Amino acid sequence: MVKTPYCDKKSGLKKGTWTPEEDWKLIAHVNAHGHKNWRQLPKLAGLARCGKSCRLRWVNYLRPGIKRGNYTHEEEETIIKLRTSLGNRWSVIASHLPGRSDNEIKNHWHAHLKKRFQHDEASTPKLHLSTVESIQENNYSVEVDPSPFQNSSPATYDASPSSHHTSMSDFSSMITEPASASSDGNLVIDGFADFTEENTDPISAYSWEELYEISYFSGEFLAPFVTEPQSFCPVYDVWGLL
DNA sequence: AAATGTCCCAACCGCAATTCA
DNA sequence: ATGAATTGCGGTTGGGACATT
Repeated sequence: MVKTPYCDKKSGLKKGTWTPEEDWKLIAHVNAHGHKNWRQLPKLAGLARCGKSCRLRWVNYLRPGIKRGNYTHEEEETIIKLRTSLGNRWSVIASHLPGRSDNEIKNHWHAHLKKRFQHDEASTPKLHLSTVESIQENNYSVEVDPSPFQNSSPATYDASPSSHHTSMSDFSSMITEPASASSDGNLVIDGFADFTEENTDPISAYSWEELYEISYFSGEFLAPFVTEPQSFCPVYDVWGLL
């Protein structure tokens, strides 16, 4: 069977990091029309991206309720347990961690948890997995039992975010550019024209609450879709905790 | 201060599964 | 029933940020 490529490499579509303008276009379109057809979406939304790229961006970073960084101990233990039980079925694992995407969990596993898991395995000849073993393939309801890992010494559990760019506390310092304070105290971005290749700070660098206050969000651009921040801000709840 | 190495995240790619006509 | 179109998944990689020399 010959398939039409989901992403046509010869079409000259943009690749690489998403700009705030692209994010906003995608959010506005999905909020207004949903995402019934990812293939058609970029065209309808005015994005020079392939549908696959749009879907990935939405699922991993822009959809409502998504959480970023700062994994709790419980979340990490759940990932380790489920991965031991299910293997690299990241989408299934992600389904047990509300707000986490499979991609982010996969990255977190390779960056942090794999080492810790290997260390635990080395220090504990036979991992106690009674809870995990009780998980049935057709019933992913999981009761998280932290007991098998409670013996992990604090020294082996690295709860501190090792990467600055995903640390929530750091985002507040990242909003200084390109946003700036206007005379009335609101954050202002001069215009989409400013979001060039040289100025591609991802939208995740901003607080959604702050973005809502940016003139574009309260103006005509998203006015038809936005009534209050919580109605569409993907990580609003997280930012609200700051 | 500059060069080099390492880490880690965002995004891409290929392919399998599913849906649709 | 068939094949095209679309979606979803997991592996992989490019490149920026940070650490080390």
